[in-house]
Amino acid sequence: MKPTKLLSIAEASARSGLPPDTLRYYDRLGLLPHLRRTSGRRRFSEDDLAALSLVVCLRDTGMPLASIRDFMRASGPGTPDARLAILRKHRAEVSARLDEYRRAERRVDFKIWYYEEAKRLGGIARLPPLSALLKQYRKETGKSTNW
Amino acid sequence: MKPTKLLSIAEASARSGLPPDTLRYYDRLGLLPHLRRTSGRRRFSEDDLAALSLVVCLRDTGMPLASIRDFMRASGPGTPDARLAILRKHRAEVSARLDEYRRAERRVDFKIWYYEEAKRLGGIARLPPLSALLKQYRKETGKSTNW
DNA sequence: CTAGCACTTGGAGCGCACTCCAAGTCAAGG
DNA sequence: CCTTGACTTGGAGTGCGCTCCAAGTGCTAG
Repeated sequence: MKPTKLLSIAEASARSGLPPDTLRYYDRLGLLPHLRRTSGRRRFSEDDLAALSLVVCLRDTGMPLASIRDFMRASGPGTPDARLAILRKHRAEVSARLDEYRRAERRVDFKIWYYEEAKRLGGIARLPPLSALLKQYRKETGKSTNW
Repeated sequence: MKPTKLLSIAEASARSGLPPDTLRYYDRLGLLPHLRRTSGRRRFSEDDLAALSLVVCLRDTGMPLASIRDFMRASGPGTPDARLAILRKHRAEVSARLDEYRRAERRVDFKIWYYEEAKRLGGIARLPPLSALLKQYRKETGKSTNW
């Protein structure tokens, strides 16, 4: 098998887009349990970069670093049950947040339309009451909103 | 016109689900510019509760409190341009985050399937190489992933 | 061998969004 | 009038995720 080139922290930083300090921080927290060292220096393998990319994916979808640590540590040749449990829970949370975001998106869309309508009429004061606006919005745009 | 009942901070907390300290904090930051007081005590109108609900909507979709403050302050009978600009920018950010979340959802779905497959085969070590797994995943589930 | 540079560590500091506290004020019930 | 309790303020403290720093170590080119 290929000896798999190992990268310095600066190279890993360039490849991952994360600052070196953040990589060190993640290592300290235990987010990269398989990271190697040669005479004290961290050496990143391709597997480490793949793990890092998963860390970023979980982080950017709102998983706390402590939970990511638990997930990354629950590896090895043992049963994948621990990882499955964490992932299923996270999946549910991501779905919930997606729903919330979609609702917010609709609300923001209505608000934008609301202020555009105010501009057309020459001032917020000239807008009809909210109930009429909601009706008009639904009719004009075909969209619903949850005001 | 109706005198519109005004609520104490405890009542506003119950109605909004936000702790009183958070309401005071938001008021300090200027997120509720129209909030009244009688002899020092905050009095929340229905309009204030509606404003609060918008604050929560923006907050929960990732807008910093300082930007929410700018938005809530840019009110009055003047032009709605400032509010429109902030909303359009926020809308774009929410859309971007939605896309990112959807991608993460797909990736997590694949990871879940991956560990389920590992369980079926009796260990991660027995899994075929990633390229074969991706093919099989697409075939079995009809889903794509961005691994 | 030496200079320079990338790297190491432990720990301090920061920005955000709360969260809690002590000391004081006000209004309503008895 | 007095007590009780909900409210006020300014300020300190917390948790998270970085971000920066000083002091020290070790590869590498000259």
